[in-house]
Amino acid sequence: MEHEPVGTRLALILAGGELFAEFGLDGTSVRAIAEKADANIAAINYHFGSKENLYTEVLRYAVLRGTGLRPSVLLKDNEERLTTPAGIAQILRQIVKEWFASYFSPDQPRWFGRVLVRSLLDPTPSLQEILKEIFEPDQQAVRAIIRRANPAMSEQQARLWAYSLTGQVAFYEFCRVPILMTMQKDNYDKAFIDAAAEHTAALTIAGLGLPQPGDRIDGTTHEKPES
Amino acid sequence: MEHEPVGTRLALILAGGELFAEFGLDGTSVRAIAEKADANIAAINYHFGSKENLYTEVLRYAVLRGTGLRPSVLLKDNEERLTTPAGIAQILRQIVKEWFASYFSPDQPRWFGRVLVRSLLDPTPSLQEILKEIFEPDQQAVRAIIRRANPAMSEQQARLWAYSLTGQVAFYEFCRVPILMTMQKDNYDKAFIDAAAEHTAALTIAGLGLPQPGDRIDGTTHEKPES
DNA sequence: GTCTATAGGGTGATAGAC
DNA sequence: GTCTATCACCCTATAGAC
Repeated sequence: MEHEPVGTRLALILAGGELFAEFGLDGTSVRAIAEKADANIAAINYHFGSKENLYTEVLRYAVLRGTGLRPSVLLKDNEERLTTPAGIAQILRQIVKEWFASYFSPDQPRWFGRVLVRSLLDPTPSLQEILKEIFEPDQQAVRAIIRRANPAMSEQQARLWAYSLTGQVAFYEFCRVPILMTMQKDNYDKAFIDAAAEHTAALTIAGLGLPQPGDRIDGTTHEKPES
Repeated sequence: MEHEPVGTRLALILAGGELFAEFGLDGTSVRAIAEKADANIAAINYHFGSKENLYTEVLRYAVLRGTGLRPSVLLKDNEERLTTPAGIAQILRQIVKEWFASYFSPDQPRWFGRVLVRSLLDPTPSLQEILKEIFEPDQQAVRAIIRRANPAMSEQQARLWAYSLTGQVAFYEFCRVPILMTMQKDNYDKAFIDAAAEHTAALTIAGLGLPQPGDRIDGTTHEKPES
């Protein structure tokens, strides 16, 4: 992020992040990482002890830097706004916008989300930590917010709502290649991500019976509402 | 293909499928595949020429066996039902149910969906084939069906609707580990998958303004509608 | 902290006997 | 078609000089 003379340790994390994201843990060699980081092969073992440990550090870095305002934070900081349907809708919209912005903005490193998605598929020991640190807290927060909109909803139903929301967002990460291929681009542009975020937010808000800030979600028009 | 005493070739595909699904292409050795298939190491090269070729065959097998009634088929076979809102809703619900049933039913091999999801992340040459053979045709069919519900909708908007739908379904595959971990189970049970399918279908159908067959999608009740 | 050299092992592929 | 033996390569990790 900064423009200092990036120490070897950080350079290894950044290089490892990009390579792990693209080729996975097994598909990336320590030689490739060292070369990309302009470091010596032995540096990985010196700084991290092993390739696996570097991988864990990469995941931790992606978690800490990759997300903006997380649902769990938004829940805690907006207790008062969550008392009205309009307020709940606002927070939900903000959650979705933050997710899309932090993982898909052209100015964000592309590997944050990808390496996290990959970690969900490979049951490495680091996965447990990721799940505890971000997945479960954020899911719980989303469920809590959704249940403010409908207190009679069961926890099980709220879980399905949270999965629906998360799934729509995550889809743009793990289907990045197919989506970009059909669009014949090599990266998401801002307009597309904004449209996807707006659509996702609007669908969830409408489904929950909450008030939309702008026009209805029927696909015929598309206005950017204030949030 | 038939139910012979499973030839070596098929045994290798099945063993490779399970291992590729769990550990990925790079994380699986030909020795492990041969051992699991009770075959000789050289058999892989004899039957497929290379590990990569076996991987391609595994993907092809998963594509052909893994999905039930695909959207592209449902679109072609139900032109007349797609003329009414209720008919469109029926078809959409059936698409979702088929997706969930073919990938998450306890009686279906677990590796079909997983190996396909993995292939979306690893840009192997086989990916192009998968995208052309299933991803794009099915996405196009879903878009076409959605636009029957709202002919004024732009192709771009229909794309977002299709992504929302697909993302919700796919989430249960690539987040299988986290989801099962929070549920403290080691496989999806039928009731959960049915509930997830119903929720996903109902949300999309409600969002499109189509008639629900049963009660409203507000999470307070949950009835299984006829479809 | 950085480097070279190398150990020790796993990898995919194949030659050639049966 | 199946098997054994083996090749040539790449891997991670580390010892030891600087």
